[in-house]
Amino acid sequence: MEKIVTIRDVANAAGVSLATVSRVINSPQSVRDERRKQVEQAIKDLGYMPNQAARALVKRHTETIGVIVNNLHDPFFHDLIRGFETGAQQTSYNVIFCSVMNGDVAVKEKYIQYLNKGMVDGVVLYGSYLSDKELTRYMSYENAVRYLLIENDLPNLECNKLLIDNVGGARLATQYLIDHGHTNIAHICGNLNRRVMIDRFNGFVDCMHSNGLELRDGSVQYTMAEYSTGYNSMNTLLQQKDRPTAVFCSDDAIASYAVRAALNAGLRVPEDISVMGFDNQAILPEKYPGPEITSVEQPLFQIGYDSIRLLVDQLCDRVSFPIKKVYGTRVVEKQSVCFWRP
Amino acid sequence: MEKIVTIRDVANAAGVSLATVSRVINSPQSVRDERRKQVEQAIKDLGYMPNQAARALVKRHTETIGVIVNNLHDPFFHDLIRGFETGAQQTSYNVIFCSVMNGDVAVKEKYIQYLNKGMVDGVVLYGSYLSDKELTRYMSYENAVRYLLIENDLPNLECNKLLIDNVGGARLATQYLIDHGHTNIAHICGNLNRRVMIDRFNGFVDCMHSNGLELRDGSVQYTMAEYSTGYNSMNTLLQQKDRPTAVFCSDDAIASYAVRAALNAGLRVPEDISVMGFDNQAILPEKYPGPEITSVEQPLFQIGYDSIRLLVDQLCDRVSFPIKKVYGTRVVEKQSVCFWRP
DNA sequence: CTGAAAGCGCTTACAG
DNA sequence: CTGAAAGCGCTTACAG
Repeated sequence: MEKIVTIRDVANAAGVSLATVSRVINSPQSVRDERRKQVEQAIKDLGYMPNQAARALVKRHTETIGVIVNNLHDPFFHDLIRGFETGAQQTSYNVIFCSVMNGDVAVKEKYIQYLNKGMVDGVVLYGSYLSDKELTRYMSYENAVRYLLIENDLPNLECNKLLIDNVGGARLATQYLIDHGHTNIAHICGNLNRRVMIDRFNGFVDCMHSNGLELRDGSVQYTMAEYSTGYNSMNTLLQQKDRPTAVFCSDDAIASYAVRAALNAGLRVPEDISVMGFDNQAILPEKYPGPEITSVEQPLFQIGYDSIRLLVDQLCDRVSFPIKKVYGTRVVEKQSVCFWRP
Repeated sequence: MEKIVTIRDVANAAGVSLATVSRVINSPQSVRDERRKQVEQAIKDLGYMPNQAARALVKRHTETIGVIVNNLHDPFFHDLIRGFETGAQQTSYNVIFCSVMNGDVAVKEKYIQYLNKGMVDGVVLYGSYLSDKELTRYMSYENAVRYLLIENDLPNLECNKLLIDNVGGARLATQYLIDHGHTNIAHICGNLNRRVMIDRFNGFVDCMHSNGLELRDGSVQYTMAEYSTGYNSMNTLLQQKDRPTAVFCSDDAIASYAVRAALNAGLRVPEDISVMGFDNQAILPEKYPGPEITSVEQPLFQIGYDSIRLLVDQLCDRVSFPIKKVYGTRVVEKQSVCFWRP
């Protein structure tokens, strides 16, 4: 009952050879009109569709790109995904998305293995988890499939990379706080196993120092995997004798929890304490009750869009060397930071 | 330079036949220990990974499920996608997502064709666009790949379907308004080419009638593709002589625009006019400025989760007939509806 | 312009 | 337990 119609059935129905059927599908102009029409009719009558697996096997490419992302449902990805989709819309390549819940390396590897052999011609991988280092053996230019890494600058890896200037962005944020009269500034740093977090930390420190500001004891707090621990970090900061007047957080999700903590401690944000984030994320976790968070924006839409375009260009051989591109950031002023008036 | 290592290379390196290599991959216990280890070593040394396309071609299945959705970036899908991901996490099947921007039928068909032949064993398709009817020829039980439709009850199609009770949900919403003392209730209805919208309309009318309430002239307004036209629909309602005291909207996105219109007209929501939505969508478009919208919740997470599980069950032959399941809804009380006091 | 044939990389009865 | 061989459905030189 599961009748699978193959190219052979079409050939028989149309009274031609397999080769001819294949030609009307792949280069119609090379088949004489009359025969072509016969074959097209047979294809329609039988509802024939070429088997992708067989095709991929002989053609050595599939005209599809895979995108791997940590949690597809994470609102953080909203603009990035819109970028991927828009890029996809403008090529004839198929784009398929794979979601790796919580970034589990084993699952990520499973998907890479799945995609890497015969399923796609290229993959874009988002994220800068340290654990991704395990996966670099798939990504070399020796491999038949082209990789493009977003937000991940693994050293010694010759691979396409789209990065944002996290150090610069963190400097921008810190300078913004300093320009608003703050000198006692703390930092809540995210998961130390993600390169971005380290970079933002460095940008913060760097900017403080170049402004001649010293970091006080305990003025850098760490959260690990869970951004909601930003809540505890903020509480720790608030209990300090000389509590900071401003806090720069690694990302908006952490910042949103820092604000909650301040609010719950009876402080006003930003009047009593300013909080700054990073990412300019449109959607914050769990009904965020505070003021809109002043943040640093990264061009996620553009990055998503470019990643598909660049990969397609490479696959079409219009570009044959690895690309590395660093995107700038900018401060987006909202309501969580104000001038410090002692 | 693009050395592709095949099963043959492994066989040579290990000094065994192709068949033996294949066996250590597919049924290791059937190969004697010593040989198995040789082969495993060779696989590791050469970094061999089986080609999925070749494998799919002979095995006739790929252990993967495709999910097709209209706009992956749409916050509406947040919970649904979380459900898919969670379901995926619990099976060994690969799950890949395809996004069809704006639901373009041609693109949707392209993806279905792509998936349908050789790429996946099953596909779940979300959405109740009338235009999807074109695609039913792929979905019959005669086809080798199993389909599961969410929110789409195409008649005469024997296919797995997961539906929500839109009629019942709309009745619930309308009754909720009536229970709050409203009698002059209007309805703003969404895109008439989506079945859900028609169903919600019917639930509204039905509930009004069974409460002995007559629909007034012009009390049903229509928006088409763009939910932002809910803004105009609301304005039309407000200009009526005997303007409604409550408005039930087909979905929250529309409701959010209706609220904007009321607010801009100088009315208070809900004191001057109550607005009710549908979907209980966590994230509203474009910085929604109004009160939280009282709505009807559908169990999207559960539906996403169940869809993957059910499809996997079918593919494992644990279930061999089409499934149809209807999910209930419930009213979620928020701030956009209050008692009517003339 | 068209067909016969080889081959893509794998799996799986079939013998042994 | 192991190998030789056929075959999955397609594409593409190679002849004609």
